[in-house]
Amino acid sequence: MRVRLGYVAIAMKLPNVTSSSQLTYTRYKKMVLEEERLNELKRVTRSNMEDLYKILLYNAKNNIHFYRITSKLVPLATHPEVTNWEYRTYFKQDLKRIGELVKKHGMRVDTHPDHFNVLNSIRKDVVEKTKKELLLHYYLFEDMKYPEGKMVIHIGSGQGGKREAIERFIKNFHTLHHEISSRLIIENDDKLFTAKEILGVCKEIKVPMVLDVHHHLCNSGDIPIEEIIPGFLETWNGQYFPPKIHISSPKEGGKDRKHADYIVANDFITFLEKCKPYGRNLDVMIEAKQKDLALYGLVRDIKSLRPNLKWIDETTIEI
DNA sequence: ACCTGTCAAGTCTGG
DNA sequence: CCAGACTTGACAGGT
Repeated sequence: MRVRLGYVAIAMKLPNVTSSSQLTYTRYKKMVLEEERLNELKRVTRSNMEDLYKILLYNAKNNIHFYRITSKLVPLATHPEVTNWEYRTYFKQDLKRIGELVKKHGMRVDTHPDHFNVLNSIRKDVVEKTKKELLLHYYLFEDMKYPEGKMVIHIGSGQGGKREAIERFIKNFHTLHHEISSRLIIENDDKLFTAKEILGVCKEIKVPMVLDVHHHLCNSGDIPIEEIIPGFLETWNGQYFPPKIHISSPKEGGKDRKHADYIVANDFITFLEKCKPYGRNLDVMIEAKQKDLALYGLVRDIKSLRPNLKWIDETTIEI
């Protein structure tokens, strides 16, 4: 069983490099000239594209094979009042180059549309906005020429009770174009929808599940994780990439939903031992405040706790 | 150089 | 029914 480690969006080791630079609508509105607005949009986006490339190069150099691209790559891309922002026409080449780098190094990259994307909202305008945002993520992968790209979402709202909320989710899921729905993967959350509930939905609509171990700790519905693991793994049958896990450690211990700076290695090893009998490869996304530094810290701590474990490279465990 | 407030979004809770 | 909490990194403005 091969386990690859990844991290989210920011490379702490690269100072002054960020692919999430912003142009807020407030600042955009303050600019009077149309030309000035467009120039600023292009300047910020270009900077994000260049820095994303730097981050991916850095990942390749450090044998990091798994990475989440920021959802803030293109500022105001789906803003309802910014209708003439044809970002795709300006940045096709940049994204193609990014995609080529990803493929050259056999990396896996994902996205995670922000939490205000609620596919099952009771508000029609929210559902429409969400669809627009999912379309943006689909375009990113398209322009990268990266058909394997997936985007992680949650079920979303619990309005009307969980059953109704799940029904709304499934109904709206089926209104999506196949190009988009086939790229979605669904994650259990830390307050509302448990891993077992997500597994039920994923089985029903035949979508891979993302198992967030920390969320399960906070919101397990009294189901032991051992009962989730086999079903979760099965949702990835026939997929190009291995099953995907999210890990983080509670900041103040216990069931604290806040993410700590680093990962408690022992808890992670315990989890891996539970997966081991199934012999499936795994890709593990580290969601810690210290990002790539937390990844290096986890590698160091695993090596110290389990000195006999085999490593395929700096970030890939053979267990 | 550092600290604080603002921005942006949708949901949910408390009053 | 409405205000505030929640979340998160970037950025602006003040000291």
